[in-house]
Amino acid sequence: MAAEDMLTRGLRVLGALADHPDGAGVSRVAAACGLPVSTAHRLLGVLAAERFVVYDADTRRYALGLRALELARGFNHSSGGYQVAFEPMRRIARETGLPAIAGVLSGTDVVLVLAVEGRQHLQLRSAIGTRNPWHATALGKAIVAHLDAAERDRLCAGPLAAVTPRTRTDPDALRAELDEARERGWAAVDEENEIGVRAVAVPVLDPEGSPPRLALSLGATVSLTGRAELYGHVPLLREAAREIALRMSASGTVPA
Amino acid sequence: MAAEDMLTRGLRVLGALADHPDGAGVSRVAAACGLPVSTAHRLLGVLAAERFVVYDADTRRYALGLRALELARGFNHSSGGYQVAFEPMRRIARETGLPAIAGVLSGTDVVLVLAVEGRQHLQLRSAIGTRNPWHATALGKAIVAHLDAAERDRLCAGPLAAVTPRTRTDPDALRAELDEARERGWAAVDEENEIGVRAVAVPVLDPEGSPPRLALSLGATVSLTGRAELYGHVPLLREAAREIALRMSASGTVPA
DNA sequence: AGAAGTCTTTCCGTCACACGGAAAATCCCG
DNA sequence: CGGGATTTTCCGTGTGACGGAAAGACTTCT
Repeated sequence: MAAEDMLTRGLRVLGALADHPDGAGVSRVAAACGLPVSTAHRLLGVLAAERFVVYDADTRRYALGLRALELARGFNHSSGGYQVAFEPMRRIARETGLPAIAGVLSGTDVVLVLAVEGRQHLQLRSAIGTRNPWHATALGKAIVAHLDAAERDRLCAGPLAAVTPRTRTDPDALRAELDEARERGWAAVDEENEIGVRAVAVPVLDPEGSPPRLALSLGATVSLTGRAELYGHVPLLREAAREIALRMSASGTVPA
Repeated sequence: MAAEDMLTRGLRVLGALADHPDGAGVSRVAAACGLPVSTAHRLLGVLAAERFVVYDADTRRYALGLRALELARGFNHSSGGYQVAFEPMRRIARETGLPAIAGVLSGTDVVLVLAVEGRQHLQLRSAIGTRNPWHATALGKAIVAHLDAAERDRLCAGPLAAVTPRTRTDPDALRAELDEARERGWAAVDEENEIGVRAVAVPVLDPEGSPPRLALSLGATVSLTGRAELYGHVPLLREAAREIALRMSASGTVPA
């Protein structure tokens, strides 16, 4: 039970603040991280000195600071940041008029690494860095469908929370859906992550056949875009995915 | 000379990695941070365990990981993240067809906190989180022009590096330009940060008259957009700035 | 107003843990 | 295969992190 080191705890504090977008006081942070308040206080002090968090003396609350943003810049510029995916994604967003997003699997969640808006007034709710359970997203299904069987089973077995009433929570049904997705090369969701929104996604598979990390997705409101129309864009997504895979393997991408 | 604590150093390592987008080995990181290699190695190990950095076993290099991105999400959702600025900025980008960016002053640099693309094929080179010297950007000048005299003088006196041949590096000339900018309420740059690019910017001034933190800017290529045309968009920027100021003071923004 | 409760901040004695030099292991060239 | 650079492991030392407790600040209730 010997507590973790200072750095680990400090990072955990940053994570906690990321989940409290409007800031939090010392005790809330301490509670969220399972730390004694005095320790949390000291850690926050250090983080503030480094400008990773800002301290509002009036409300006595802490929030993420600018340096946190600067890290994102570094990530986006890296090859691991999938900046190479930007151009192809922008192209499909332009051609379809729909918002396009790219995400990677991290644990049991999908993390958004890139997003470009469509022409329609459908606003992207989810911003870069957002996490969503893999089984509620097209991106997640597209990636998991192409993992090896062991990994896939582990993820299907794991707890599957219902994000909306339409989220698939039955392991067997999910497994069947993944098999189908792998077969045809794309996955979809229908209001399983957010009511009123459907999406398709294709994995970015590198030539060597290693498991996919990244997937691309197009989203649409159910009222404006029918299933058939949306699924009709799959060839475009596929082409973009192939192009991205090519560019990535060309520049020795660092895995996430 | 008593070294800083573990957390401070770990954060510094993250910062160093942000500057090495394609990853770096232990010794490079150590050099960049002025740390013994063994220490850097240990810190990187901890950061990797927390997934703030990823380790590529093949190349033996470290790069920023997904958790770094998640911090950015937290920042963007926060009121300090200036998410309230998003809508008005998108509107002006649509109306003018030009890319719009928002930035804050951090030390002597301007950090980009928000960017929305224009219609033209002028691509935004600079991504969220990027730093630029204040005196080479319209955003920086717009903010600094409205700081109190002491602060302003301090910044004008400080070292003023030439980013391009056209960057103003003379304190007196700069001071004069700032006075003019404050007078008319907007600032501009002409290829002072990047050859071929000009921009205008207005500060976001809150009603209580406290110094501005945020500014909005429109950018354009010199070949496609003349000075007069660009400056003609100032009223739009002003209106957006007023709207943002209103929304911010309404929701008790945490200062950066 | 006063008192009770909650939250933040400071203090300090103890001891676990970070430190970093140096050695060992590994990689990378020619 | 050998020499140089880089990564990784090891370990004895001592420093600075730890967290309980008390003091201080702010809010709330009657």
